[in-house]
Amino acid sequence: MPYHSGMTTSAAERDLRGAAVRVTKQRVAVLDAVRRHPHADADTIIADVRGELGRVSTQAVYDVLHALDEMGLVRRVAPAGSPARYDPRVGDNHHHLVCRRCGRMVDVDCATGAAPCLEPVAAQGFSVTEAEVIFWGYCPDCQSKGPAPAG
Amino acid sequence: MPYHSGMTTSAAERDLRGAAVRVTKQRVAVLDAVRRHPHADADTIIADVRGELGRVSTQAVYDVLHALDEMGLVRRVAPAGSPARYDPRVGDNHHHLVCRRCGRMVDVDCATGAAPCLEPVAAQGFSVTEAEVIFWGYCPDCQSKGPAPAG
DNA sequence: GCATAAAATGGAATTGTTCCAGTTAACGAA
DNA sequence: TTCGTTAACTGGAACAATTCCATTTTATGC
Ligand SMILES: [Mn+2]
Ligand SMILES: [Mn+2]
Ligand SMILES: [Zn+2]
Ligand SMILES: [Zn+2]
Repeated sequence: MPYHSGMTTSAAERDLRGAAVRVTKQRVAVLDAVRRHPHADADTIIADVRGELGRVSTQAVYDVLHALDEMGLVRRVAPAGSPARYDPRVGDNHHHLVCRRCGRMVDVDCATGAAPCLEPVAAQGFSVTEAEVIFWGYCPDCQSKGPAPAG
Repeated sequence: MPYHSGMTTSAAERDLRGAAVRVTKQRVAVLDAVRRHPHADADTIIADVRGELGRVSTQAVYDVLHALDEMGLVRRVAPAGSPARYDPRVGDNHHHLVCRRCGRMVDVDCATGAAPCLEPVAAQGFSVTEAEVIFWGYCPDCQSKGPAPAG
């Protein structure tokens, strides 16, 4: 049975068709999950997708996340000390603010807009395509609590 | 036999004593290795230290690297998709240029000097302590070769 | 409806790192 | 200089996140 057997066409599904790739229920569910949980890690996405579809392999979710990243529908962000996060906001070149205590990640707009938004002082012969900026600090909730990592 | 049994006092040893921690041959060797191989990963450091001392446990090297990081004698840098690198250049807040193909990492001076060297456009209540900037691109050697990852 | 290639599955394997319980050794005190 | 304390090291197992692989399923074009 092909995926599209009658139900309404979702935004995720339209975006996948727009990318000219096969539309599977796993892909639709993963893309929806990323959009529902911005900056979530793979475990969160897997749990959400299983809640939606029932049995789905871990590998399928990883494959889909990679595919979506490559087709530009999600953006993989990997802050130090954390599993990769998946960001539904694509097409601009915004940056991130990450809490050292709880790991919360929020968007920070880029002042310049286009990548790379910064020029290295001396590029040493490198051709630079991107400036990845992560601001580290403490989120509002964690400023009151001690600086210990989240349990 | 205590570590310091007659040989000349190295810079690494002096720096460790300055940090008021026990001076062990493993710590001296790891700090020397990081200084000899800037931005090397743990495997490289482990190999170098074993060449220097003979049998040393993997765990000891990881422990030492953490300790050195905490005491501010080395800086741990973790670019996406690569094991952590260890940087002997500390005390300033420089940034890095990383090659997408071969992983080479070189220093980029920070224009402003002090951390955080950038202000997020809107901090959303976060207290920001650091702006980590990684410039991604292709190193001089890799610009000629194809964009495939190093094998 | 059928063929085909792309995608999903299940399970094992890898990588980088950490945990743990027991042993060793650095160093301050005697 | 020896001794006791405790930090540091060892070996080995465990772990988390991710990837590899062979097989099966399924979306899509004809
Ligand atoms: Mn984002
Ligand atoms: Mn550096
Ligand atoms: Zn927080
Ligand atoms: Zn390169």
